[in-house]
Amino acid sequence: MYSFTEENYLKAIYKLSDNNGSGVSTNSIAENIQTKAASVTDMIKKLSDKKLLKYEKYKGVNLTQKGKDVAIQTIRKHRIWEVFLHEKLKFGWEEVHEIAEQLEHIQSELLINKLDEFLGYPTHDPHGDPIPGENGEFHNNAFVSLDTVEANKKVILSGVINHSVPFLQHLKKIDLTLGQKLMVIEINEYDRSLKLLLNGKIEIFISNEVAKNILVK
Amino acid sequence: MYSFTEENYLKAIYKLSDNNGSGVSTNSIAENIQTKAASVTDMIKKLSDKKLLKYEKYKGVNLTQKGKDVAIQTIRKHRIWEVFLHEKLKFGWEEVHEIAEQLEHIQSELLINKLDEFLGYPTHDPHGDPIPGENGEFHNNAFVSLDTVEANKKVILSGVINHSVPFLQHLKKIDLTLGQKLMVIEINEYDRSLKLLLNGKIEIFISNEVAKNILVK
DNA sequence: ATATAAATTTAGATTTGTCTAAAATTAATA
DNA sequence: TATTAATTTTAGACAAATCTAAATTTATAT
Repeated sequence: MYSFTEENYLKAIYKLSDNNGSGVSTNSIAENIQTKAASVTDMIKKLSDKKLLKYEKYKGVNLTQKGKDVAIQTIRKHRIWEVFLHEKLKFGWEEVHEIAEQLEHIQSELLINKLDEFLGYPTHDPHGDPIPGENGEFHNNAFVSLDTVEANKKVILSGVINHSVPFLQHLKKIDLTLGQKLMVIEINEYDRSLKLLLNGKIEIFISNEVAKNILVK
Repeated sequence: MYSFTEENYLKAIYKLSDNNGSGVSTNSIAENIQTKAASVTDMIKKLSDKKLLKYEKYKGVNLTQKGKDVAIQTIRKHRIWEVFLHEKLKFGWEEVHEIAEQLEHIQSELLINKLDEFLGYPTHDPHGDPIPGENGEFHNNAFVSLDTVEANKKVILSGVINHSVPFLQHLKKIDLTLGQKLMVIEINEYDRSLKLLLNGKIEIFISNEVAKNILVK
């Protein structure tokens, strides 16, 4: 239906949309998608012709409902594939994104729905991001970042804000993976670094920078 | 490494190679790949430049070892994905080919090897075609077509020659699927149609045309 | 408010893969 | 063998997606 490239543009624009009314800028799309502004302008015109977004020269773009639908379905496919790669094929959470970038473009409604069923209808991907339903509905997370959690409260690591490979590798190395039970047992006033207790057993220290990028519930 | 299209050409040429020395013709490739002869000539030149095949004007083409390797790896990926779709996602054997045509182009050695492991290193796809190993080795089948089997000999349905969707649907409808135990209990001299016994219980009739396209061991 | 900077768009070119129509080559046939 | 038929290749064009460089518009700053 839509090309590989079109889907990537729509996904990028969807993610860059703050819903604050203002259009997504050409440059931000170019940066996100690793291409040049001139290429973005060309593609925007094409997507506008196809009624996937609204475009006013020099004013940026906004997805139409149709455009949002395509973006959300692509995100759904991406995240379901990530679950498969992680749960079934035992890829690390830092490895799944790249492969899912390819798999998300496989065209078959039936395939993704059968895969979803096979995986037991997962609600979140290996980074804690919610998986939209077949009709595009997002059940929102209500996770909080670890740096806002008070001391001595038991929480579960439920997601990350920073999705970069080095960050994910780091967390994995210090046993901070999705589902990990933990408690903040000390907050250093000076730099807001934290001492954590994992599984009620092991103590580790993390910087505020790391804590800010961890989501818990 | 190689594009979607390049892989499809190499796969087509590989399948059209009879190993009788003569080159694969432009027209046969065009027909196989659903394109025009002129397009084939263009692509052939490109693949020749990349040392994936040997090309002499008006004489057809032959894959180099490098070209064969790419073709075989693509076939390997295709067939492993077919097993996944059939075994894990419960797609019918008539449905798996089309989706595997897309999945076979996903680029990741690790992915296919992990998928292979996840599936328990299958040796055949859902149509009974052998799955080449990681190093491209083919263990050959030694299946025979059902129309050559003598009466009262127990055999197992192990593959098909005709891979068309209608044929596969027909077989499925009359309970002839991979692994089915059967015995030829009557061969009609007139039209060489057969009476079969399935699982030692049910009797069915099939035409010689159908029997010729079924492989057993 | 005007000059400069930043962002965006246009114009023209390129790459990949495709096509049609015409030319060239090979094969088939009388 | 000469002629027709079939196959294959070339030439030129096209669509998708990209790029560079130049032109235009919007934003920023003195």
